[in-house]
Amino acid sequence: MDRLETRELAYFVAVAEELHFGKAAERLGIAQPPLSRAISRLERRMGVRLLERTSRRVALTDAGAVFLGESRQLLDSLDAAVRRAQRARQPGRLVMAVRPGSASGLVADLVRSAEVGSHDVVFTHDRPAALRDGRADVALLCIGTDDLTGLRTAVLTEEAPYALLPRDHPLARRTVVTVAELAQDAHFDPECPTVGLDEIVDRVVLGRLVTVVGSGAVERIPSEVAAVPVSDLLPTRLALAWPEGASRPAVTAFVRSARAAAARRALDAKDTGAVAVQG
Amino acid sequence: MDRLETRELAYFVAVAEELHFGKAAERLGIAQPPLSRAISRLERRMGVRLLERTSRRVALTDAGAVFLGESRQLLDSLDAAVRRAQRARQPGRLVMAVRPGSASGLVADLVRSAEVGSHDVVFTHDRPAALRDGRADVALLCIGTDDLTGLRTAVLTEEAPYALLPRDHPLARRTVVTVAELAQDAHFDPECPTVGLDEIVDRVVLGRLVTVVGSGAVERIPSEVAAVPVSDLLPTRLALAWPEGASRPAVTAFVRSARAAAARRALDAKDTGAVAVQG
DNA sequence: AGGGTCGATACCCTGAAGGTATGGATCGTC
DNA sequence: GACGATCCATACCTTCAGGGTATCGACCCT
Repeated sequence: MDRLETRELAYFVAVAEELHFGKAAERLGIAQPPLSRAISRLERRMGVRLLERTSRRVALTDAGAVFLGESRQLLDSLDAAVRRAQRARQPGRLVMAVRPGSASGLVADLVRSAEVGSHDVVFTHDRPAALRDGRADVALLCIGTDDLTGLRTAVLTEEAPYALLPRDHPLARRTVVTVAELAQDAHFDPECPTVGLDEIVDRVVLGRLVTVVGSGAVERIPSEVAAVPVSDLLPTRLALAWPEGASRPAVTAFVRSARAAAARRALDAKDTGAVAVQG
Repeated sequence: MDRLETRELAYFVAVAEELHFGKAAERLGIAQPPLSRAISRLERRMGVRLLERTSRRVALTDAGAVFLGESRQLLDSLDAAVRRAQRARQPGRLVMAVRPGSASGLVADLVRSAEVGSHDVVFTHDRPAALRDGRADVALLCIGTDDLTGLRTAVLTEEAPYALLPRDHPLARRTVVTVAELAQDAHFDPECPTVGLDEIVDRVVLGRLVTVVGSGAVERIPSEVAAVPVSDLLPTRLALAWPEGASRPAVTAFVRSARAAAARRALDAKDTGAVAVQG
């Protein structure tokens, strides 16, 4: 059995998603008969029935469901591979993905301290995806909220959790709150939201949201929003992440220097007390 | 830019490994000119120079080195995807990879307790690879010694470390030893070896090896070999592992029942004291 | 029964992939 | 420094896999 071609994977994904040969063919920009043949040949070569089809119904078999997931992942990985190779043209240049609004002093420190060539920082909400699709080489993300599958991480720092509340909220003048107290509010959403900080702030100001952010974000909120330490939440662990099997020396060099920079920052913070948990 | 085909990846890998178009073409079973053209077209479509070539020398560019790693991984993943789909034909049937000689009561318990359909157990030394290439659905491996990249794990049990020594070894009659004491022996090899237990035993009997194994293996060694608890090593953590993104319900069901079985085992052991660390 | 829908089959055709011959650059050697 | 050897690139030809059109056959719904 010779090797499957990516075209065949793309064809199968289209049919598996549409569950309709005609629609899938249209989506692929080809006619229906060649698509039928391609799928048949694919099944024959794999030795597995992927789709159960009558003239009225197309359905995935168990094997087909598995292969659909695998195929999607493979096609994504292929695109990622190309992007990574394209960006590796400048071997020293790294791209770091950061959530908009989270570019605190930490990010500046990382960029400043890196010994490797030049850097770019892309701001995007879906940082794990940016790593997986090859748009970025490293990313700053939260352990526990972000999806870490396929990524390696190095914890850089911990951020104390702060509740964001409207100025006139009953809990706004407290020195410390608990999750249970916050949960009283109908607008409480404990998930580290995937939207930008600016949008979070807007929604809090309007009384539409009560949520928790890391201490790094506190210095960036306007006076209309109160930030109150949360006593019974574990600190958010901020980590530098990069794809497994990253073969670029610049990545490992950057990780090393980032660890050192984070350690220095932690020392400074202890000395001055500026970023202490108690605020 | 339309999508790269796996054939192009395979061609590139061949050239990148041989660093010689003629040799690579021979390996691929095609003539040299089509290979040259395929690589050129690949580079043109990607917009990146992958190989630096003169009539005397072929070398990888930085981008090429990155793309080589990515391509290898993609081709492996493709083969794995096909195998996984093929085996998913029997959705209930699971294949578990176990190291030869480590099929202690734990494995039997796992297989017995599983609620899902039928199971197979394959015995192989390279269990992580068996998971990655799709030969197995789950595997039993050691955290700390096996490579866990791309795998999810659930720790099932901890095994106390025992030193294996020839019967007539100076330390053989001790009730407990330390790593420092073992290290005196020129044949001491602390790495959890990747060979089978039978080979380990053979080498220990011949006085060619002193090593450490988990308590599960102790009941399987002959009387010519002494097993002495090691006091200053952390217990080996045995974990069930499976590939990230496994989309088969049978896998998650098996993991759940395995966790339960391991918990029951731990309780039994505590009651009877049979597998206690003190032996 | 008849029309509509949809996947499979039959048959044809185009173009991409592969083969052969050869060019052109570079290195080693006498 | 001319010559041969080596090796990648180019030119040109050939083949067949992949795609198109027409149509069949199965199935559902009035």
